[in-house]
Amino acid sequence: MPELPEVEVIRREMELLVKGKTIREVEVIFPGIIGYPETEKFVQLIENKRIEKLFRQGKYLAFHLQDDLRLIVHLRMTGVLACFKKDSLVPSKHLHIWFLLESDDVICYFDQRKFGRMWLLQTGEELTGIDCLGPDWWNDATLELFKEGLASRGKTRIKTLLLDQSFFSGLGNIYVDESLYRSRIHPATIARELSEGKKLELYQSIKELLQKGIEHGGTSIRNYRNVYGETGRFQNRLKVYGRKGERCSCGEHVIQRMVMGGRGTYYCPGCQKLEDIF
DNA sequence: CAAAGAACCTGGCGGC
DNA sequence: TGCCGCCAGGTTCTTT
Repeated sequence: MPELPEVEVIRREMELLVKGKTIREVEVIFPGIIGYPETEKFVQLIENKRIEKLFRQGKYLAFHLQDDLRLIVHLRMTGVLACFKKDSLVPSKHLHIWFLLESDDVICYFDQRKFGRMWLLQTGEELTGIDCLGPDWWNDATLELFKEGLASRGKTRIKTLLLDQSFFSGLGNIYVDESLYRSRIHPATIARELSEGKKLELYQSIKELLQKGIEHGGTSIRNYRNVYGETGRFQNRLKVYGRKGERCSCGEHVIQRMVMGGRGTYYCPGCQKLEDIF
C-alpha cells in the first residue's frame, strides 16, 4: 500500500492528534503483527508512556515515546493507521491492534492482508534492517548523492534499483512507474547508463512527484486511508500506473503493462524508449 | 550477482 | 449465482 507520501501524510496528521498524549491501554487482537518483542512485553512496556514525536524514514513510521522507547510501524501492503474517538469506533475484522489514549482517542491498526509489522525498541536496541535503509527520498536525497549511488550500484535496471530500499528509501511501485514515465525513461534501462541529462530529469521528477503526492493527500488505489479514514486524491493524477490499454497523454500510444522484478510495470512504449546502444 | 519465484494473507474483479 | 484465475501502494528468503 503506502509509499513515502502516504506515510508522510499519516505522520503529519497523526502527530497533530496524539503528540503529548499518554497511551493508557493497548490491546493486541492479532499478535502476528508484532515483530518484537513478545506481545505480552510489548503491551506491558507501552502502557502509560507518553507520545513525544513522530518520525518517518522511507516507508517506516516511528512513534518516539517517553523513556527512549520507539514504536516502529511498517504498513506493508494494506495496513491502515487511523485515530477515532473511543465511542465512534465501529467493529472490523481487520482491526488487529488498538491503543487507547488518555484523551479517549483510539489509535487503530487495521490490515486486511496482515503483512504489516510493529516493533517496540528500548534504549540501545536497533531494528535489523531499518539501519540499512538508503537515504530518504524526501529528507536526505540530493542530486550528488543520487549520481554517486547510480555510479556505484547502477549495474541493475533502473526500475529494480529505485524499488530497492537500501539504495534510496521511500519509493514504491506507483511512484517509480510514474517518475520513469515523467522523465521518459524505459524501466529496463541499465541504471548507470543513463545520460547525465536523464539522471537530472529523473531526480527532479521523483522530487516533484513526491511533493505532489503529499500535497494531494496520497494515492488511494485500494486500501490507503489517512488517519481520519479518508482516501487520498493523487490517484486521479496518475499518468500510467494502472492504466494498461488507455491512451498515453502523448495521444499516439497505448499504455502497456509488463512484469519486472515481480511487479506489474506500466509504461508508454512510445514515450519511454530504451536508449539506443549502437 | 542479478533476476526470478515463492511465501506471507485476504479480497476484488473479470470471464465463463 | 458460482467458481476460477489473476491481480494487488511490500519485504524477505530461496533458487536459478
